[in-house]
Amino acid sequence: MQKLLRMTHQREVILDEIKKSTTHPTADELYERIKKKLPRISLATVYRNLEIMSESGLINKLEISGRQKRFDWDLEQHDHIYCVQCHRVDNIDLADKKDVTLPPEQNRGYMVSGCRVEFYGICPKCSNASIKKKKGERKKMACKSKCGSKELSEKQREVLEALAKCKDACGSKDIAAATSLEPKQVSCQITALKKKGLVESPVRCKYTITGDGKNALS
Amino acid sequence: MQKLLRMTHQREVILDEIKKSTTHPTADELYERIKKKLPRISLATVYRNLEIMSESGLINKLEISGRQKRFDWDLEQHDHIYCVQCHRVDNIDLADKKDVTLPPEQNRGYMVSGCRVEFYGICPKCSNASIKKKKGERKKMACKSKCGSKELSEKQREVLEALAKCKDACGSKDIAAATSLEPKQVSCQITALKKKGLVESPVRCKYTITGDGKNALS
DNA sequence: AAGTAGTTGATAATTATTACTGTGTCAAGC
DNA sequence: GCTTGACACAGTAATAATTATCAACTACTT
Ligand SMILES: [Mn+2]
Ligand SMILES: [Mn+2]
Ligand SMILES: [Zn+2]
Ligand SMILES: [Zn+2]
Repeated sequence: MQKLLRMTHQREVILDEIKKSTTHPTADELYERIKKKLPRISLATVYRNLEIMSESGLINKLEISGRQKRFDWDLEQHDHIYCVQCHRVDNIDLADKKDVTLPPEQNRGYMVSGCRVEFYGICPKCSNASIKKKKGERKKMACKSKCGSKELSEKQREVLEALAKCKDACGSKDIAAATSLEPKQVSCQITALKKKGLVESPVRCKYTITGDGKNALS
Repeated sequence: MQKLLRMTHQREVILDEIKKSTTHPTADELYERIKKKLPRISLATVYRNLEIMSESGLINKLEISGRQKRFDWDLEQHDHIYCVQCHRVDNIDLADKKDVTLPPEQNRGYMVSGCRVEFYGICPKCSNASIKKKKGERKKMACKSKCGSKELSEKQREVLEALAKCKDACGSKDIAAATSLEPKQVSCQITALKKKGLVESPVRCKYTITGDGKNALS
């Protein structure tokens, strides 16, 4: 009744791609890279195998801040630092990690099985970027105004222009990267543009500009 | 143009409920408790205000393992331990926390703004429970077999019986707690039961047994 | 060769959270 | 007292990441 794993070609490629990476990739980052080698692979296969491989100890699934799980080929005990802005994750080596132990009177009756240390801050790339981005001193309330009006808001135009430059459908993350907007704002703008018929969504979470959209820009 | 916060009744009740709690509740745990005082409050209001209040420093939003965000009224710097089985979170006090500093040559160019220490393990409640639960030594692969067949699988019967005992609609978490099954498996069983017409879902994510369901049990 | 258990791609479903919409409340300013 | 405008609300739709289901396929074991 023992469940034995087969090393399928898909699994091999996935494992290979993780081992090659230095960035603690997410499932969909891996999917994007793997698609180039196996164009017919399904995102579900990537998720499925990441789960299976981390359960059987071939790779490590990280518990880390942020919504998405990240994966690590390095099975040695080590800790991480992550960027609160772009969610990038890097390795760190804590010399005095063994000092971080829980005094027994503090353990609340838990059977302690481990400890994670996570530093956070702004990565070099983001701290450079933020210097030229600080114009405007944006109020936090994102995307309330103009969402319903007929004409394009500044942000909507920005998103639409970025979309016009893409050859194929792209996700809100790609657009966020191409503009100075945050993903949250981007998807909100896209919704508004979709309603106006200026963009459309060929598949879930991917968007393209429509003919009307191109006209609206000119 | 300064955004000023109003202390509405809803906000007061939410804040009150957090301050009363010792368990680092999630948004929907709070919602469930608050509904008893304000039956007409919307889940969106709870989320909105938790976000607003944590942004303005009235409460703390925790970055912690697990899918759901948790909230803490305690604004003092402290760390947490969490149960990998039931996701309970408790406070801990680390005597030598200040020793955990990142050597400057290790910071990878980050502007470090903080550090989180998180212990994990099995909480007392779960380690007691697991003693009597170990019969069967369950293989992990959850819910492959029997999902489509006409008769009830052992797990389906278990879930259905738990549902029969509930007066009102309840979520998969409640059922997981009442049975020896994991939430993942529960929701899978429920889907199968729904397909057979033995349970129904009056609202999203809440389930009740149907007449047919009761008959199937006897 | 046949049977069986593992695997895949496609797609639907789930979960936690956030956005939108129309309506409501309230404190100035007239 | 009436208007205005910002903040809030309930209800609901939409989003994003992940997980489940299913029919077809593939590799092993006998
Ligand atoms: Mn690492
Ligand atoms: Mn705490
Ligand atoms: Zn960064
Ligand atoms: Zn527990």
